[in-house]
Amino acid sequence: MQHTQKGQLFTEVVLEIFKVNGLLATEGDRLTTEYGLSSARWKVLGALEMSNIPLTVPQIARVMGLTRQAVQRLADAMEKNGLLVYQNNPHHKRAKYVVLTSKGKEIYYKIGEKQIPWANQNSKDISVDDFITTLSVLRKITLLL
Amino acid sequence: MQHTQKGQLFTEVVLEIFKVNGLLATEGDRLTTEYGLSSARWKVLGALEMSNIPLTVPQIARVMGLTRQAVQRLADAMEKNGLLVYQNNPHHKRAKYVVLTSKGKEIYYKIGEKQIPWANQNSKDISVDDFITTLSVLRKITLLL
DNA sequence: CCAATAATGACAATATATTGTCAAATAAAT
DNA sequence: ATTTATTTGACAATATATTGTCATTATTGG
Repeated sequence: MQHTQKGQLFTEVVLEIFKVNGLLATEGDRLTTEYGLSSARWKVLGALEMSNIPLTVPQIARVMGLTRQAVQRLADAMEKNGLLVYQNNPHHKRAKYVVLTSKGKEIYYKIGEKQIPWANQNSKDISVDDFITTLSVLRKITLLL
Repeated sequence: MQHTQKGQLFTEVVLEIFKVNGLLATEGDRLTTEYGLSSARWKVLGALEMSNIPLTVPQIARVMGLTRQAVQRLADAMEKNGLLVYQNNPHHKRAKYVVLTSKGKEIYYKIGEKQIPWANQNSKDISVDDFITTLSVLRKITLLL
């Protein structure tokens, strides 16, 4: 069996995603290490900060594309560091709400002060249309998996 | 400081890459587990199979966007499994060539028999142009990092 | 309501990947 | 040529993430 043209392009996109993921994680570590964080933990902060409603560990995992166990481990570590707390969830005895502390919010804000200029700078040579197309393709792929 | 429009889109693309990376790795594990492999080890096979010239461990790492230590670990494990061998490199006493064995090639071929129809199927609802745009954006991001 | 199914937290084992260090080999600079 | 810087392999420590299992809680179907 042979790749179709689109199958070939899909595969190339997949390989490039693998590659850029590693490079971005390293860059994220670099942006966050000053505050004792990492890419992984920073993404948890982001998921909580972005959400309008309080989230449980499995809900964060679904947003991030990780397993609930991976997020549980990160969240437990971040609770120890005082970045978040578990709050009673009236709708569920076991699945507590994960809530940012003021320390968690403050650190997320400070990382933003480094991440925002980084993102603004790195996006300069790519057009809005190309970003929108890329986002749409990545989201279509997400839905397939 | 605020995100520019493109900075905001860039950040959304980055988050979607993180998410789809995890989902794709899981899918890659599913495709390869039948042959005792994983996404990570399959990618090493692919890097070797795709290259015209023999590669060393650090060269594979650069292609994959990983550290040389990560690839060294994978390659050592795969050597034990008989998927590849280290060959003397006349140009370098320490950095040996990593070469696929016939077993390694055979398994790569068999995984292709599952991956190719999977890629062909999953790429159906995305246009060639959109794939090309996405690939170009991902490669531009790679070059920034 | 009740039985079957799914989701969740806790825990453990394993795989993946980065960071750091050191000595040896290579490449670059002068 | 000789010094200097970089690359590489080996090894260890740590962080990240998946898979698997079990008991408990929630949800769904009847």
